[in-house]
Amino acid sequence: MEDPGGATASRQQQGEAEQPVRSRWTPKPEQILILETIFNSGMVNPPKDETVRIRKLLEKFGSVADANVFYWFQNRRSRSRRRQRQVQATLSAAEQTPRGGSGIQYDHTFAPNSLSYSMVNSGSSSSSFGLEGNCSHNSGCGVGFSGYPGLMQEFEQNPVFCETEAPNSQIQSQMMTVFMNGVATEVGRGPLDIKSMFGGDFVVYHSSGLAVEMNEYGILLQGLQHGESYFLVPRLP
Amino acid sequence: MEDPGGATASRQQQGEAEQPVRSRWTPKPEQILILETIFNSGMVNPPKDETVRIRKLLEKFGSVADANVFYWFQNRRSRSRRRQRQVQATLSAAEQTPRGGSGIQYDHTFAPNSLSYSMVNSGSSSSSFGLEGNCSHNSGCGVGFSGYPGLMQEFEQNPVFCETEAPNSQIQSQMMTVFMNGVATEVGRGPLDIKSMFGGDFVVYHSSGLAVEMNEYGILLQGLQHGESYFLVPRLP
DNA sequence: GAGATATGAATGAACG
DNA sequence: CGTTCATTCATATCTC
Repeated sequence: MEDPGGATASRQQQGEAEQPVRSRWTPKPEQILILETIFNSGMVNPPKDETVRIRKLLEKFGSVADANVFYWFQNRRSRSRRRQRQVQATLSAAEQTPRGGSGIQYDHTFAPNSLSYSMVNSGSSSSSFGLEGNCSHNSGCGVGFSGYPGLMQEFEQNPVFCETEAPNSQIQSQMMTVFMNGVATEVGRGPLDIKSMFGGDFVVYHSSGLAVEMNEYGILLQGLQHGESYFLVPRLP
Repeated sequence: MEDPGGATASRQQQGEAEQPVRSRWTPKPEQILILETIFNSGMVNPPKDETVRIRKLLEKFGSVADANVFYWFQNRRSRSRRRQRQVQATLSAAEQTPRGGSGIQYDHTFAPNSLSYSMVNSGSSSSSFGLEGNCSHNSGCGVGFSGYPGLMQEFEQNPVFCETEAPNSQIQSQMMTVFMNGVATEVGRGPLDIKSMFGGDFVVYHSSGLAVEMNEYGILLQGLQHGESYFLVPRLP
């Protein structure tokens, strides 16, 4: 699947006045959450039929086309990959220059994921939208959230990411305490090898419900936040 | 023939300030026009020798490699086919939900072709580039535009596509007036079966010189624009 | 409201 | 040929 038509088709039926101008799809915070959750649950490249399923899901929160979903995943994959490369490069460069003058560049876009901002700004009206059960008002229904772990969670707490971003851009190697599934755990700052630490493939969620981005080797590249609560959820097979 | 070498080889020797290095070929508007015209004239999969011919044509407007031409046609075919499928799917889905809430998705990318934007932006300097006759300044000449109907046209008028896009995303079924080869003609909005209407295989050109995309059944999927002028040109045998 | 950033869309290149 | 990746274009959004 590559360049599905109907990309810019979705007309904004925003709650606001329809601008006559054609514009691109602007996903709602709820839609982004769903997409992020699916992506972080391991389905990074949904096949066509799954894309349709996802689109139908998203349509509960606003007009979307299959193509939008396709592009979203394509861009998400691409940019995630690029970020990882960038991190690796940065880390490598860091070794080359153990403690240079101008220091290492820490890209602020490496926040847990790009959702946090939207979540904060999204009007919290009708938060905790009751996902799951009620698809009573849809003909071609049957599109529950089943199959996407994490989608049933509530997301009412304020995300603590981003704004409390690492105050220092240097790579620190001290230890800090976080709560993993409720258990206080000492972890080092910086990239964490979740796969090795817990012996398996897991998705790491912050207590806000937002997944922490992880690379293909099961490593959390931007690390965790001291004192925060995280949850390990087995990754889809 | 699949992975012709020397694809990224063509370095731009643009007439303008040379950008540092651009890895991939960026076809000039004139080149796109030529390619689109050839494609829409029915030659959607040129054999190797024809590809070479085309490349020589394009080289009048900038550095190109055979591979670029090959890839262009391959992508063009692929994406054209995909768009058609998507349109069909959308139309089918529309029948399932005659008048739902969120309405049907109409893709603006189905404008006559993706050139319109480039054409507008392309400096009109030396427009109506004298195609055809003068191959006086080329050694391995003999590559006229003969054989590609529509390539001799002038293309100085402003394209009226895109910006005057269908203001409403719904499929309308009223009639409208267009000029076909100078003759005022009433046609319905929406897909037009050119083959049936005119009893033969034709390529439909907008007066700007841009061909209107047509599927393999001779149907214009995105319809025409009220009041505009179009020309029917017999398709290559 | 201009510049910087984030991200949806498009497309050349390439893979399987 | 269908699919995927890398890069680029265009625009929505945020920031100051």
